[in-house]
Amino acid sequence: MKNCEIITFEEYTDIFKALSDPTRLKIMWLLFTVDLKVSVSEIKDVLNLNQYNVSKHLKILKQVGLISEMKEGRWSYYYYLENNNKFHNYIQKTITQIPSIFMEDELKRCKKRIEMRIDGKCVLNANIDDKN
Amino acid sequence: MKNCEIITFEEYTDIFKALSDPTRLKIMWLLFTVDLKVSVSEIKDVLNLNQYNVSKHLKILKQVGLISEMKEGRWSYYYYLENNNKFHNYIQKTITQIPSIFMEDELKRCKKRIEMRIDGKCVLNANIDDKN
DNA sequence: TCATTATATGCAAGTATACGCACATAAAAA
DNA sequence: TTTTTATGTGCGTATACTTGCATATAATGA
Repeated sequence: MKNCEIITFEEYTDIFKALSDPTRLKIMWLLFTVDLKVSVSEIKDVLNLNQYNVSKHLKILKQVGLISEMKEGRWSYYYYLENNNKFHNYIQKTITQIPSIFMEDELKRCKKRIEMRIDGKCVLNANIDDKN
Repeated sequence: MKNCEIITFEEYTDIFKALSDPTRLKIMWLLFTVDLKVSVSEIKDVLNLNQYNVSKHLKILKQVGLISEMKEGRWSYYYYLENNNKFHNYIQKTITQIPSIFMEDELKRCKKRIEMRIDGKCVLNANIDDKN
């Protein structure tokens, strides 16, 4: 079980600040919902963003302790790790209250992108929008 | 029961943004904890802030639907109203996870200031720091 | 080795936010 | 009516944030 101790009041506001950006809130919602390790490229494709912005947003989420990172070859997988911090626990419960109707499109694309994986691993240059 | 329907995704990020400022998060924590209608002056005294900044912060919290206002004579009382919005419910649970040790001083001052009320109403020019 | 792919980051520009100040409004008191 | 008190708000400034661009790093493959 991951240990996420918070020792200053500002760490709480930093968590809320991290969630105050639509892109980052969408990322967190998706991570909670699909409950998988997801790569930068996958998030980039799902949300139709630039690679560098996805990297930056993930860095912010990681800095406040909301997500963890696992490197595997060229890929960096980001994920939410269940932990013993009650504040984090309730943040998760709060975000999962956001109805899926607001994320319908993104969730569909995310599932489609993850189905493209081979042996559970991210594939390169996969195009969600290919018609087949 | 107050009805707080959220109809766009940005309203969720706006709520997190409202909570990403230390002053506003402290105000919310105090409102949840003392569970009373509190006036602008009282918050100003408790947190040692300027009146105009307290007004501005309260306006932001009200705009995103986290607090309500009740005018009574010269005074404006702000408070959290239990409502039927699950997201709001979990926001409350999340904020009350912040340990009181981070708010010890503020809570003490808040209780002291509220005890100065006469007939449950805010009194003018009360000084929490008076030594008596 | 050299090219390609996945990810990270420094910098500059535009935008947003918080604060202090001045002032407006409005209720109560003198 | 005039003054005092409580609160709200517009404006300018300093600071922080987001984005795009260029580039760096690092792993894989030819």
